[in-house]
Parts: sequence; structure tokens; C-alpha cells
Amino acid sequence: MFDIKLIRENIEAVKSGLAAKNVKISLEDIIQLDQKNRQLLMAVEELRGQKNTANDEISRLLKEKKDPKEKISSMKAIAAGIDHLEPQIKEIQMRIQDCLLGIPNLPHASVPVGGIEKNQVVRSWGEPKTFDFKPRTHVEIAEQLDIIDFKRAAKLSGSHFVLFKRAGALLERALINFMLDVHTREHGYTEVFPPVLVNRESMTGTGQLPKMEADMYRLKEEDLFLVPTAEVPVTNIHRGEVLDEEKLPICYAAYTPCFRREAGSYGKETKGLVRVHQFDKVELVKFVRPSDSYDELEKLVGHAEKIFQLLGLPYRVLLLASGDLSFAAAKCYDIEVYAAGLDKWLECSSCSNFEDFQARRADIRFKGKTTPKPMFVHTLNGSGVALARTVVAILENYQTKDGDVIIPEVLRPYMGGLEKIRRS
RNA sequence: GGAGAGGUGGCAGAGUGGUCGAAUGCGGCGGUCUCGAAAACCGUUACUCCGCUUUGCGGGGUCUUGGGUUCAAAUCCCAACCUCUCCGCCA
Repeated sequence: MFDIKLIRENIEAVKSGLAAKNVKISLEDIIQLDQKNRQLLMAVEELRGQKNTANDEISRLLKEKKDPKEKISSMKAIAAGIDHLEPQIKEIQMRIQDCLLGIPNLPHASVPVGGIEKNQVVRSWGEPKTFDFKPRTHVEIAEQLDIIDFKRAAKLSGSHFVLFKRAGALLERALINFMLDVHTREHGYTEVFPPVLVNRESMTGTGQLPKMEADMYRLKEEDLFLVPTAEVPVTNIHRGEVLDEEKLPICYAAYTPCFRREAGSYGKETKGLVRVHQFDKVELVKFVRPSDSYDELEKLVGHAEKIFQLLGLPYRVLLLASGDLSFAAAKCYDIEVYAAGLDKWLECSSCSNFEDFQARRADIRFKGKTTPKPMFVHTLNGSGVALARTVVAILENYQTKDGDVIIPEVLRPYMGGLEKIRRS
């Protein structure tokens, strides 16, 4: 969310940023509302001041045992004026708030301007794997090995749900533990295990609401939402708090399942694990000093990349162009992993700096030596990493001619020493 | 699900209608003392909005939130949310 002052004072910069993000929002309304708001505010504050003065006089008269009647009646008149203005102000402020909540974050200066075609591959690691046979897709592999049961998953919950079985279930569990271990032991993150149902305030704090309510699973009775990513509960851990500067950066790693309705996205990549309603993910979330946030973003991407390196999966890192940025992001790197069976690069991680956009919405500030006054932190998050698609890459890249799947070495200790998933 | 208690500053905790942004204690910060430290003592210590002649000044708001009563609300009434205790149910 924006500071209304920023819009007021830098309207041209905000406009060009929004244009780069390819968002068409008129700022004229909000500017007008803001002016009207301040005008009414001045009027009502003047009256309130009069009221306070009159109130003090009434107190004094009473103490002196004098008759306050005259003052009381004049105060009634003042109060009536206030009562007239207050609803108008409230109404205007609500409209301003609604406008502000609907404005996306602006791209950072280092972000290429343009649509998806302007995304830049900033580096890559490993070579897309080649085979001396036609590589199968993960769907074929998983069905042959009997480690994923899509049909029964559909019976249980509908299409685009997954039932892992046997070594498939074990692989999922192994990956979660492996990733958490790497991030907590080697990258210094603090492990948390948050609720996967969160309230409306939390969803608004990170920016999923109000814009993307249709994409979320919602419990009507309680008005709770299934988290689309651990970013939501973990970032909201510090909602409404003033953090001690010396504790920064605060870095959390969290595993949660993630739930997405994927409304309207059917038709693309409909088969298999690429787009599902529930998947597992380890998420990394950071709360940092504003001056550090872009360095922290680079580190964050590195931490996510490390997972793919350890798993031996070839990937490339994309710097997203302004038009491809999500609502809340100022800068974002996607990591795409090559999947040999589909012969596609799959987005398996997304690492973003939100600057103070989420912090402002969620009211997360810090103070300390460099800022005696509380200041908004910068928040970042990145998948470290998303499992369903990473499983696709593992199955497709580690398949053998016989239809077996070799387990990446780093996962073997997590799988009771299993080296290969075989047909049984 | 039933019954009760309660939500006040970083924390603890007073405050039952006007003099309360709020006693007191702890913590934090600055100082005195000291070679240094501890202790003791002194001082200081919330956030936010608006305006202006903008390192300052003036004013408004904030005691969970939202309504209401009143000339006047931290204080009274109603509702919501949250927390705690007991009972029931339960992995």
C-alpha cells in the first residue's frame, strides 16, 4: 500500500511506475478525495479544539461552583457541527483506503520495463539434460511406478489434486525435511510452522486481498482463508509490531501446504503436477532494514538456487520485467527448472522484494539506533522451494531408460538410503 | 458447545464521568559517582494525523475495535473480536 503523501507529492513518478506495471488506475479520484479529506479535517479539528476549550471552561466553572449553563449550550452547538462533519470524513477516508489498497506496488529502477518478453535470464546453472531415449513425462513415470494416483485424488477431492503413494509420498516428505535443514542449518533461517488458515487481516496485510479473493479458498462460516503460500502467515507474524532494529534481519523458513483455486486457469498444463490446487512448499521470509533489502534479495535467490544445485537440477534465473511483476512486488526473480519429459522450464521459485509495501499494509516497523522513530521494514520472500514442480523435475530428469528414477544423493539420507525408485 | 473473568504505554499494573496521554514499578536512554563496572541517586522515555513562518511551533486523534448515552467517556450502555479459567467434547 502507498503512503497517500507519496502520491500527493510524487504523482508523476507513481503514474509512470503504474504504467510500467501495465496497470490502469486513475489517480485523479484519490487526489481529489485526499484534498477534500484534508479540507474537512481542518474544519472538524478547529471545532474540536473549540469544544475542548469550552469543556475546560465548564470544568472550571463547576469547580468554582458557578453556573455553566451558557457554556453548555454553546458546546452543544459546536458538537452539532462536529456531528455533521464526522460522517463525511469517515466516508471519504474509507474511499481513500479502498483506493490505496487497490494500487499495486511500483517496480524498482533496476527492473526492465515491459511485458513478459522483457524478462531477462540473468544466469543459468547446469545444462538441460539429454537422453538416449525419449524421456517420459512425470505423469507417465509416476503412474508406472505407482507413486502418484491422480485418479483416486480426483475421487477424493476433484481434479488437480494429488495423492502421493509409497516412494512418492516418501520423496515429498524427504524434500520438505531436506529443504528445511539446508535453510535452517546452512542459511541461518529460523524455522516456524504456522497455521494454514488465516484471517482476512492477514490476507490483506500481504496483499492477496482485496484483489485476489477469487483465487483463495475461503471458509465461509469463520471467514478464514486457506493460505496460498506460507508468505501470508509468516509475514503476518509481525503484523502491528515495532521490531527492535538489532534483531534485523529476521529470517524465517516455513513449510506449509499451499492452496490455490487457480480460478480461470484451466486449459493450460492441465495434466499432472504442474498446476494443482494443493502443493507443498518451503517458504523463506525476511524482515530487513530498508537499506539492506536489495542485498538481501540477492542472498535470498542464492538460497533458493542452492536447493536446485544440491538436487542437481538445471535451472535459470529470470529477472521479471515490470509488467510481469505480482501485485505487491517491486522486484522479483523467478527460478525456472528444466523438466526433460515436458521439455519445459518450470517456475519452481519466485523471490521478491516488496520493499515497504506489505509492511505498510501490515504495519510492521522497526526502531533502533539509526531510527529513533519507528520506520517501516522491508519484507521479502521466496520459495525455497515449491515442491510439486520440483518433483516433476526430479522425476523427469532422473529417469532411466527402464522407467526407474534415481534419487538425488542429498535426498537418500532422508529416504532410508533409497537410491532408486523401481517398478515393483 | 455451556458458565465466568478480563482486554490500559516495550512489559507489569493503578485509574468508576470533567483537573487523564494516563499514577507507580520494571525495562530503555542520558547523566552524577567510579580507573572501570555494579549499586545508589537525578533526569528522560508512546504513536499518529493536519496546519504553519517546518532542525521549531500550534492543533486534532488514539486506553482492543465499532456503535450509543452525555455539555463532557479509559471510566456508563450495546455489539464484535481476542485472551484467560472452569465444565463438556475431542486428535
